[in-house]
Amino acid sequence: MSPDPGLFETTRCLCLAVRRASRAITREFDQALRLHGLRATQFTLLSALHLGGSRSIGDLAEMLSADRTTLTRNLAVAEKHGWVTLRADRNDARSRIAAITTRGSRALEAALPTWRNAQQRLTETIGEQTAASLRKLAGGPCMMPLPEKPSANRKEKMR
Amino acid sequence: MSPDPGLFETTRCLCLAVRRASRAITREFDQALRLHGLRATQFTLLSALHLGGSRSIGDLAEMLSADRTTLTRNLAVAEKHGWVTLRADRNDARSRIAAITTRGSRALEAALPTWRNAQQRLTETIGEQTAASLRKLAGGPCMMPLPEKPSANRKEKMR
DNA sequence: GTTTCATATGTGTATATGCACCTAATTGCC
DNA sequence: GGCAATTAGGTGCATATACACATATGAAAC
Repeated sequence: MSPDPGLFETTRCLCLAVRRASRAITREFDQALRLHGLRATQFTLLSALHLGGSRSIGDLAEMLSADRTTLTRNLAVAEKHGWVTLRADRNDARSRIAAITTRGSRALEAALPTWRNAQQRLTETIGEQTAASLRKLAGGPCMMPLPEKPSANRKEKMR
Repeated sequence: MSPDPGLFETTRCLCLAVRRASRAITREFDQALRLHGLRATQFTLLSALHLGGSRSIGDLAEMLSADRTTLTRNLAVAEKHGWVTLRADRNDARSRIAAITTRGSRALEAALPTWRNAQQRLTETIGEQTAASLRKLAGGPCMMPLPEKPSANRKEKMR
């Protein structure tokens, strides 16, 4: 009648925890950003390109801890909306460089107050402590160029 | 040359943080569970049904903080693999009750050591503190019946 | 009992996510 | 220069996620 005791521990599954939290939080942000035609994923993508400058698909994937092929699809969506452009790297025909457009920057900046609001509300809900843990878990400021892979001042690959 | 200071704050986006963490952790668990033909989502689903007993789609969705329609698709996958069955609620023709099958329980239990391993490794990586924060963020033991919606001892809706 | 409202679910569409496999281009080595 | 190994990316497939809309059923009001 009582559940399998050998499985009770799975109620503490960290994968479940983070996925559950991710779903709930993403819904919140998606809902808020909806008014500006953006979703959390696209907001993040545009923000990364705006702040970090044009980057290759692979660099973006690494920066966001996402699979390279996921970025291919996400960028296709952004391109369809006219938020980014994709062009070949002049120094490496294999590589494609993503760049945010004026339209993309406008959409991003228009959504900024809404984002700030959602961020503020969530921070109050979960508390500064938990927020800090979450950022630490994600590995620090995600969208900033990491020391090992600097590229802030280059638009193209160095030779 | 330097990035827009009005957007720098978005590097602290909690939605990005939780999604980034979710992607990374899910990849870990998916990879590990792959040997047993399960993914994190399906593992969680089966675990919830095994521990909490048969439940309606809506109840499962609420328990996992997922959209109802998401559970419809997830359950369809589980059903296709023969891990769960879906039948009409005897007392409410609108409702469908999901139940784990013997095959589903076997798959779940076979994957348990692998899950335990991944859980252990991740806990060591992120530390007990962060792990606790994450669980708190997700809202406690997710798969246990909540007080407001008890259903541990019923297979069907009470009248 | 009928009308009306609320509830439980299914479907269409769009996006997000990642693995397996493929192609093209670059790099190293000789 | 030429070939092998590496690297960047695309595509097919499966799954995950959720909103808008539609349907069916139960419940409540009268």
